[in-house]
Amino acid sequence: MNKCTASELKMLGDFWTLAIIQALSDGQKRFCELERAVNVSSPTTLANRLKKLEVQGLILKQKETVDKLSVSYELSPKGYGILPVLEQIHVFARKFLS
Amino acid sequence: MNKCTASELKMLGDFWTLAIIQALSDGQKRFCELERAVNVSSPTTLANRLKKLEVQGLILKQKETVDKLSVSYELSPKGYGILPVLEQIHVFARKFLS
DNA sequence: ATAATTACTACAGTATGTATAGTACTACAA
DNA sequence: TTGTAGTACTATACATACTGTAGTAATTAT
Repeated sequence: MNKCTASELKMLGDFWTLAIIQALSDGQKRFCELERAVNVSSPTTLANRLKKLEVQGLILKQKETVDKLSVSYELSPKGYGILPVLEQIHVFARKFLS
Repeated sequence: MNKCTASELKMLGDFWTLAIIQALSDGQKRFCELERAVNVSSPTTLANRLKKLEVQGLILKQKETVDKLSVSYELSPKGYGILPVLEQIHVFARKFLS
């Protein structure tokens, strides 16, 4: 089997990364929408993780011009690339965790 | 897209879980072999994680009768089920992280 | 004008992970 | 049989990350 490096596993093997990417899989969301979708325990964690994901290039942050208050987050092409991983996790879950 | 639950993501979205499962993908290993293979920062973490993986039913612990000192860890069928997830992570890494 | 919503930040407390050291046992050699 | 090395951990202190609550500044709705 081809092995993944530690840094690859650290990027993908991370609950918050997967949860946020999954929440954004059906389109862009705002901060408070993500809070509800991911059922986050504190906004601190969500804010930190969104920053990290942006730096990693997995999500894009957009201040909208129409509604000045609104900040939206959406998947980058790289972020979309993680969806097959989530799909495989779902396959595993259906097979072994149901 | 079919969504994964939080507990499913918590089980699979975990660096140590993925790293240990990957290390065991080519056969059983002993504690000290895993320490080297996973390049673990402390034996405390490895010991804790092996216990957790055993409880989750992802790995099997075996005290060998021949060599009394040796304790081996190997993947359970459920543990093998995670390999396709690792495969997808590798696909992602090759596409977006190279 | 007031209340509600949004997108956060601050802070204290808790949980988890890291690093180093040490223990108990076995194996093998001198 | 004494010493040396390896195995499989545990103990402990410290650092980092997460949690929960509260609060702020800027809109937007009533």
